[in-house]
Amino acid sequence: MRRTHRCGEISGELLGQDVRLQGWLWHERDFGGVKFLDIRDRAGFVQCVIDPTAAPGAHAASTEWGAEFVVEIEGTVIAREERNVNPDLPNGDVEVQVHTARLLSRSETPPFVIEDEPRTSEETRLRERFLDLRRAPLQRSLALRHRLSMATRNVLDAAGFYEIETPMLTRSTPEGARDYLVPSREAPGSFYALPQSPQLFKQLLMISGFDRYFQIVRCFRDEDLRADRQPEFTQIDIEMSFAEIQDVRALTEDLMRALLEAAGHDPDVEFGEMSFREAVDRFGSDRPDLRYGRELLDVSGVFGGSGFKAFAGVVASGGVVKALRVPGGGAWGRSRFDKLTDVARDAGAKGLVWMKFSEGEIASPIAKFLDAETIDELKSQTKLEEGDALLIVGDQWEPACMAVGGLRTHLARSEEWAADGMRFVWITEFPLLEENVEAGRMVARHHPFTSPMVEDLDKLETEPLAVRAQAYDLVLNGIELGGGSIRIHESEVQSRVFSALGIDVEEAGEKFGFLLRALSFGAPPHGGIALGFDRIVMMLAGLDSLRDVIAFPKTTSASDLMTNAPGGVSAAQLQELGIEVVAREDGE
RNA sequence: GGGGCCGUGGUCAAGCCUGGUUACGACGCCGGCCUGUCAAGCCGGAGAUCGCGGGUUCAAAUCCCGUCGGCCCCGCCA
Repeated sequence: MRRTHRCGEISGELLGQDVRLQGWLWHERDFGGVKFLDIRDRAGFVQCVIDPTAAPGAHAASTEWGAEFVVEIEGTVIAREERNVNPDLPNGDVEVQVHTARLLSRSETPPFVIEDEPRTSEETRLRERFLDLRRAPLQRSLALRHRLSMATRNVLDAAGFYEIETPMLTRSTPEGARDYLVPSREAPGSFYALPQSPQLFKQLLMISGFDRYFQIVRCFRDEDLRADRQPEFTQIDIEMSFAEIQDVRALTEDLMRALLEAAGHDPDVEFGEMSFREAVDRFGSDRPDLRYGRELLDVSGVFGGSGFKAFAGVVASGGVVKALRVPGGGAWGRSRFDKLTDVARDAGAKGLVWMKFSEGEIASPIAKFLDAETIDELKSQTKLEEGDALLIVGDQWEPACMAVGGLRTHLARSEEWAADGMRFVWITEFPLLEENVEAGRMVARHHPFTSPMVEDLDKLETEPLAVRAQAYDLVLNGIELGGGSIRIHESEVQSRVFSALGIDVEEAGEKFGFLLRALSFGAPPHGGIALGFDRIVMMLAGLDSLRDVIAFPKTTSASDLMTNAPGGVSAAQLQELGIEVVAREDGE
C-alpha cells in the first residue's frame, strides 16, 4: 500500500484526515504507556503517538523497533493539546494518532545518531556517507543543488541555449592542470584524458554553428585539494557565438540573479567591475572580498627618501611600499606580529614591517630609522589612529600588493571583518600571459585560446607581458565563481599566441591541429564562461566546504572513504592494458 | 613537494607536556521503571589490541623514530 503523504508534509491542514506514512524511525520516546515515534523522510518528520489502550496492536508491534528502522504507520492527524504544542517544529501543533504500525525494514544500530549537528568526525561521516546523507542539512544542500541546476537549465533554455554533451574520454593537451588518465585497451601505451573542461569542444560547437551551448558538466583536475577544490567538480559551461564581453557578462548576471532567487536570496544585487590591475592595487588579490574595506594604502611617497634604506631602495628601483591599517592592532604584542610576518612571507613577501600606535606612542622595529617628520607624514597619509597598527611591505608592485593582500585576507578571517551579504564583482583585463619560472617560459593565464584585447595585439611579440586578455572572472565574497573569455576565432592570431607561449608549429599541429583546422573554415567570433557549480551551491547555501554540497565527495587526498577508491586492479586487467606497475623509489 | 592540527569502547572525547594501581566523561547500545514527551527522564549493565610498526625504559596511551589515515594552509590548480 502506498503512502498518502510524506512525513514532513503533515500539518494542521490535514486535521482529522487518515494518513499512511512510510519513513525512518528517528527518535522514540517510550513512557511505558504512551509512546512517541518521530517518523522521518526527506520532507521532514512528524510526531506519531501510540496509545496502548487505543491501539494495543501497534503498541506491541513497535516494541522491537529501533533507530533507523523503516516503518509504516496508519493514523489520524490530530491537533495537540495546547500544553503539548512544540513551537520549535514546523508541524509541532499536530501529531498522528496511530492506529496500525508495520515494520518494512530493520536497521543495524547506526554508527552515529542522525541529527542536524553531527556529533561525529567528518572522517566517519564520509565513510558512512549513505547515513550522513540522511541528515537534514545535507538533504537541504542537495535539494538546493537540484533547484539550482533546474533554474540554470530554465534560464539558458529560455535564452536559446542548447544543452549538448561532450566526451569524457578525450585526449591530454598541454597547458593547465595535471590530467586524470585512462589507459586504452585497443592501443596499449596510449591514454585518454578526462576533461579538465570541455573548452575545445564547446569552441568547436560554435564553429559548427550551434550558436549557443551550455552544459552542466563534470570536470577533472589531478591537483592537490582544498576545502573549495575537489578532483572532480561540476561546471556550468557556456559558450555563445557573435558575442562580446558584455553579452557573456549580461547573460551570466541574469543567470546568477535567477540562481539567487531560486535559493531564496534577494536577486537584486549589483555586479561591480574592476580591472585586474585595480584589484591587485587596491586589495592585493585578483579575487577581492568586497564585504569589508581595509584597502591597501600606497606609502611609497613617504618612504621614498626616508632613512629606512630597504624601502627607500625599493622605491628607487621602481617598486612600491604598500600598507594595511589594522584597527585594534595597536594592542598586539611581538608574537602576533611575528606570526603575521610568517603569513606575509607565505604570501610572497621578503619581510614585514609593522608599526603600532598605542598610548600616544609609535612603536616599530624601524622607528629608529625614521625622523619625526616622516612618521607624522605616515600617520596622516594612512589616517593612523590610536590603537591601530600598520603592516607594511616594500617590493615590486605585484608581489608587494599580493603580500599585503594576503595579510588582508588572513586578518579578515581572524578578526571577522566580513559583513553579511553577497558582493559580486567582475575582474577584467587580466594579463594574457604570465611567466612560469619552473617551465622557463610564458604560460596562458586563462587558457591558450583566449583572445588578446585588440588594442594590445601589437605588443604580442614585443612586450608580451603587457598584453591584456579579453578575459573576465566573476568573484563573490572573495571566492572565484568562474571565469571566461572571448576566444580567438582567427587561426592567424591563434598561431601568434601559440608562438608567444613557446608552442612550436609542429607541437601545436599535433595537439591542437583539429582546432586550428576548424578555425580555418569560418569560425564565428565567440566567447563564453565556466562557472563552478559546486561553489555556487556552497555559497548560496551559506556553507564553507564543497564536501557539504556534493553527495559523494572525496577527501583532501582524493580518496573516497566509502568505496575506498582508488583501489587496486587485477593483474589480468593490467596485462590487458599493457601496464606494469613499478615501485616508486624513495625520495621521488 | 612543504608547514600546522588530529587519530583513545559503536560515536565524540579527557588523560599525553610532567611515563607508574581497575584509562575520566558524554552519546549510543542492552536490561528495568515510567501515560505527554519532543536531544524525554530515572536506576542498573556490557563494551577499549589507546591507528599501525619499531625504539628508549624496570615500566609507554604518554617520550623518540618511521608509517598509514583525516582536516586546514602554502606551492600547485581557475
